[in-house]
Amino acid sequence: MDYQEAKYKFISTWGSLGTLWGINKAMAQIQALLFISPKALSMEDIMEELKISRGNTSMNLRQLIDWGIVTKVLVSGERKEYFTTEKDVQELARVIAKERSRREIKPVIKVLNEVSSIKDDGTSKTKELIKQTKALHELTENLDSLMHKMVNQNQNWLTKSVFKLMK
Amino acid sequence: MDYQEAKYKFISTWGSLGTLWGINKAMAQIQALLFISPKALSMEDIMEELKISRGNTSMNLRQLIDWGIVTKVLVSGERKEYFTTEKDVQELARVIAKERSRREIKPVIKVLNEVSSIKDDGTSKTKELIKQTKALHELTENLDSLMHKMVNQNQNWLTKSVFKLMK
DNA sequence: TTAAACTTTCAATAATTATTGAAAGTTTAT
DNA sequence: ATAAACTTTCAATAATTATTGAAAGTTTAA
Repeated sequence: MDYQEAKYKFISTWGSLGTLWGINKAMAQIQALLFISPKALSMEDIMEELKISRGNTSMNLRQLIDWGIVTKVLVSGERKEYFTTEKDVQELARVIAKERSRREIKPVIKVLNEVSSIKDDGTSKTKELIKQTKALHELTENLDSLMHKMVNQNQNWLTKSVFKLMK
Repeated sequence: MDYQEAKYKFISTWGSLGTLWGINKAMAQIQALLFISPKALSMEDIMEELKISRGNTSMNLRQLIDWGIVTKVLVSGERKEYFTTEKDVQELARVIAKERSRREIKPVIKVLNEVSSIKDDGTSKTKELIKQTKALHELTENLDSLMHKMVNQNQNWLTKSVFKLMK
């Protein structure tokens, strides 16, 4: 496998994995491209590499910036904007975890809490609803806090987490 | 909030969260409905409650069965099939984690391994590709194994994991 | 100022994904 | 064997989501 093939394979695989962390294909592919690029890229560069339109590139870059994963860099003497992504995988994971929690998990926890707090009218269906959503609420909150704990430990959270859990 | 409203809210919230664990809306909603139902439901029941077609119900039920989350139950004296879902949230989380790992994470790990193993031709772009995909490979493998460790400990994996990580 | 160089916006369109419903298939009771 | 009761399949269609591209907007240099 040569460089071009490897690059293509990585970008498309990472792109389709986008769903796993809740972003769309183009967004994931732009991030992937920046991630393996030794230097910052311009919008032109990205459009060309990924064969996507200017509009698409612009919109998805903005989203990546909103996520805090991509930053603009100013190249002196150049008018156009250049972009880089966070290069440290652990920091990347940390940012993604934080954002997903904020955007998706936290709102769900809120709903589960509301739903599981309805008045028990004594019927079996109400009892079941309360019981099950309570359990789900607890689980979701625990997983969310576990994730935060792992990720906020320090630079070596993963190694430490693996180690602790093996004991 | 009364029972009906709570039920509706739970089903639609859980349904839209489907993306988070990689399944579609109808599938997640069927699972949600079964999850809060005190007794097994027939296809008819599900169609009616969720206002979806017979075909859709059938297909998504099958997928849920494939995932190992839903099972057919035979009600004696009844001809039609009834369905229930796994009611224990921790077991549910365990099944989902295992399936997502198998279906999505493992294949990605494989690709990352291949891509990061290309021959270093000395150019900076090849070096960067190798370095970054290697880091990602390591991270992904670690997260995957961490997840398995947590989930395979025992019934109380979550509590234990939270506890261990607090130390 | 002005105009060139660049970026953003957004309505139109394309691509993808989910859903329907009716025909075909299966099972069970008689 | 037959037919009623039920489930599955899948081509057609609908709904959703992503993408384009050109016009509008912005910034900078002279």
